[in-house]
Amino acid sequence: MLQQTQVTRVIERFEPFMTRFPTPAALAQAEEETVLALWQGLGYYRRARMLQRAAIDIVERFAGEVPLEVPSLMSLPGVGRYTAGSIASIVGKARTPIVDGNVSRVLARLYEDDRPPDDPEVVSDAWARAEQLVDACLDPATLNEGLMEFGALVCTPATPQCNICPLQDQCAAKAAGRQREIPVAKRQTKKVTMHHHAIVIRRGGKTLMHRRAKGGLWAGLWQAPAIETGRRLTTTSLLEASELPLADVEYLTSTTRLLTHRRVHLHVHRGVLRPRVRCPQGADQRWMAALDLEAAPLSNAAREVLGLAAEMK
DNA sequence: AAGGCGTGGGA
DNA sequence: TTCCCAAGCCT
Repeated sequence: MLQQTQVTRVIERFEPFMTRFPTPAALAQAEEETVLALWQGLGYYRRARMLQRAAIDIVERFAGEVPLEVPSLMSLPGVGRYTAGSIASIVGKARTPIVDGNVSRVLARLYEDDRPPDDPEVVSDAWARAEQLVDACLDPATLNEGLMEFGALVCTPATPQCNICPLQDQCAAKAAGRQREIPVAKRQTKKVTMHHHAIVIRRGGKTLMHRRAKGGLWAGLWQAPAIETGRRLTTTSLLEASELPLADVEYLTSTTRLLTHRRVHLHVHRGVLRPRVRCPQGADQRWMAALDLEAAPLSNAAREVLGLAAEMK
């Protein structure tokens, strides 16, 4: 959960998830939809699927016990060098380094490393420096947690608290007065603009919902049926493009979501089915009552769309 | 190896 | 408003 996600955001999700899935075996046996439901709103939903696959692996290959060695951990889906190092050092007490976003920043400043932090050679150097520290330290678990916490609370990205920093006399960036400009900003991926034309259809207190494809954005999550294009559609062309048996669509409102790599304009419509037609239900299309919607895995974007449609009623 | 993959808080 | 960035990983 903590991969690319702030601690404060994870805290509220951790207990419910662990209560529902207290062991790898419990997670391994669950329906994917149940796992996604407890993950909804957290983002990066692939993590949830990979975590469940890791649980299955742990049951099958490690007798249900989470391995505590870096190579075994890294053989699990979704577990990279950082996650493996964290578990091995903090849980397994192994003398192994970790480099996350925080540690990377702390080290860059400490050594006045002004190279682009995502460059493979710079990453490799950061791991080597972290390894030096963990080899020299008293307690690897405390060092690793401490480095991350230090980065999150003191050696922060925009305005580091150098005045209270215990390393201010040893920091090369501070000595050069460059702590604000190191590390250099990562190159941002350009946001591609997308238009999602959502059609909210209600009948008898239920809402027609559609499950997104297994790959790509919001994979496997539910949403109001939508047409996704690079350019905005008129209601007329939307009506033509939709495969639903619609009598009419009415435009309600729009909103925008900014993702890491995408700017998604969500255009909310109300759809009216042709009278007396049946909407085919299947694995990927269902009528959902309010209670179903609560329990189903929806992205926050999909929930916003439903909320906006309800407001405009 | 560069880009896909969410969401929200803070500057 | 807009941009940056989070306890990264996979392809």
